[in-house]
Amino acid sequence: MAKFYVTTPIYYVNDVPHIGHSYTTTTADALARWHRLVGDEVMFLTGTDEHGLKVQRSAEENGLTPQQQADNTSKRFSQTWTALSIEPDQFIRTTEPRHHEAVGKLLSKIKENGYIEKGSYAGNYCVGCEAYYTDADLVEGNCPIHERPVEWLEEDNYFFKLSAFEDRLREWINSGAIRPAGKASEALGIVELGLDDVSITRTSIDWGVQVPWDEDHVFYVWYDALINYVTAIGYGQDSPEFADWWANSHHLIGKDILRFHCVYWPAMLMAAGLEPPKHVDVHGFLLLGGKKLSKSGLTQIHPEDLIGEFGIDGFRYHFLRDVSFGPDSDFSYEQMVERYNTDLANTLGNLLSRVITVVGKKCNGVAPGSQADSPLAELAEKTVNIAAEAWNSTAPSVALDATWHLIRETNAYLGESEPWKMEEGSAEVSAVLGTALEVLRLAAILASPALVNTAPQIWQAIGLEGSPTDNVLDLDYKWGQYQGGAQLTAIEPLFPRIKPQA
RNA sequence: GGCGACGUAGCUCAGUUGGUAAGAGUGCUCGACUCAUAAUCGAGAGGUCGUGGGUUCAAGUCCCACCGUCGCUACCA
Repeated sequence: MAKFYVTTPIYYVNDVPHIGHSYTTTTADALARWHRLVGDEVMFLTGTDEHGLKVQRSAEENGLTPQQQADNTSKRFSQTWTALSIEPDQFIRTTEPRHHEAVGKLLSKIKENGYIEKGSYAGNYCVGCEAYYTDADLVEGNCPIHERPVEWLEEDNYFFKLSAFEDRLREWINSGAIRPAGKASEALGIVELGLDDVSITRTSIDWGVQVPWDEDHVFYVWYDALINYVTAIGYGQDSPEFADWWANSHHLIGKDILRFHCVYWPAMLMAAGLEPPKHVDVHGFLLLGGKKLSKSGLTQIHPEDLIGEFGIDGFRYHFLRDVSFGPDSDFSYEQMVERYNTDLANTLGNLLSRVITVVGKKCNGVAPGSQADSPLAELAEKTVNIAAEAWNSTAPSVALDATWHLIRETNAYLGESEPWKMEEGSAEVSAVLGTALEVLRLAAILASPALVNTAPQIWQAIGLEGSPTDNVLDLDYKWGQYQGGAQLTAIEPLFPRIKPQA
């Protein structure tokens, strides 16, 4: 049994969940479900990033402690994931004691290995960004992001010797760990420009993980946050499973944090004597009318607003099917409606309805089993192969597209065969309907990572026990496993068509 | 300025290492059907593959230039 460890970024608790977070997390959840479906042992991790000056300050503004501030927002994330049927195996919080312990151990290890040294840093500091800026970065003396004045800060810092890892990073990047390839070349570009050592601690704040060898310092929030990925699987706890999970690690990230995940993080791991991640899968931004959805932007769309209209599965299906993993993608309400009506209502939902009705009229309601020979057998077997390959390369849209191609072909097959015109109880009518039912059975399985709630409903509507995920999917799928014999009864439309709001 | 990405039917996008007469879905037009969620099926219209050069027997697919959009440019979640 193979292991599969998939992570999302941990989300900063100053930000409430929006569809950008949901996209990444839904994709990770679907990947986790696919791997479970094919029999892998899966660990799916998400969580929240809770340290840093911004949390400290907004807590003060709200009259809360930083921990209370973090608790409140962290809860909103976990509630949102529950609302979307996202089921992580772990929800990690960087304020957990086990994380502080892991951070201390990993960075101490790096220090022992000679890659952390003391230095000092002074510069223009923007509180909003929690970052230093050079004079050239400033716009009229203000932070270029927040357009507010910066503060001059000078502090003793510990520095990570990032510069020592240029060659090894180049080698790792060239090994194909970063996908898609275009993002790997972006990471390579960063390395090729030359890497300076980076400051990884702060003395100016105390809301963070304390540096074990110098209690005046806390780690800069990024260097604490990244370590969550190894905390969760037992780094520093002598966990016998740590090495196995880590050897199969897959980070899903947005392109905005590529530098940290594709350069700094692997270098930190190397410095600590660990392997870099097996894969980093980088996706683009969701755009709204061609503009970037940013947390400081006004265009915040919350998942809760959409699931009321599209349902959990409608929401998940849209993001998994319509967004090609990698490039930027335009989000629009109209497209979401169109996708829902076309694929879910017209193609899949309607196929289920018409098949059940014809079984009722021509087979006395008793479902015929699928037969060995069917014009759709070859396509169905090919579809499983395409889907498997697509999920393996983190391309949910390709997997679902292939699955829906099969469903569309089944609608066309019914149109040609016209079973409703055939003689009741005849061999022909059984053959045609048996084919359609086998496709529905298979489609329920293949769509289950996206349609987590409706796939089991399809399964039961065609008279099967349990749910499509009860058994491991054999990737060497052979046509003709639908048994038949069940009494089918009409159901309410699975995906009622949506009339777009004006 | 430097580096990089992208620009394929109205829309959203596929197009492996260059090679059968450019694809899919959707939308549109026409027709069919009426088992079905005003659904379904068929046919059709629709593209100088950003522009201009070049390499090649052959380029959407490689090279150069240009135009347009966007990202990164050293600690920007």
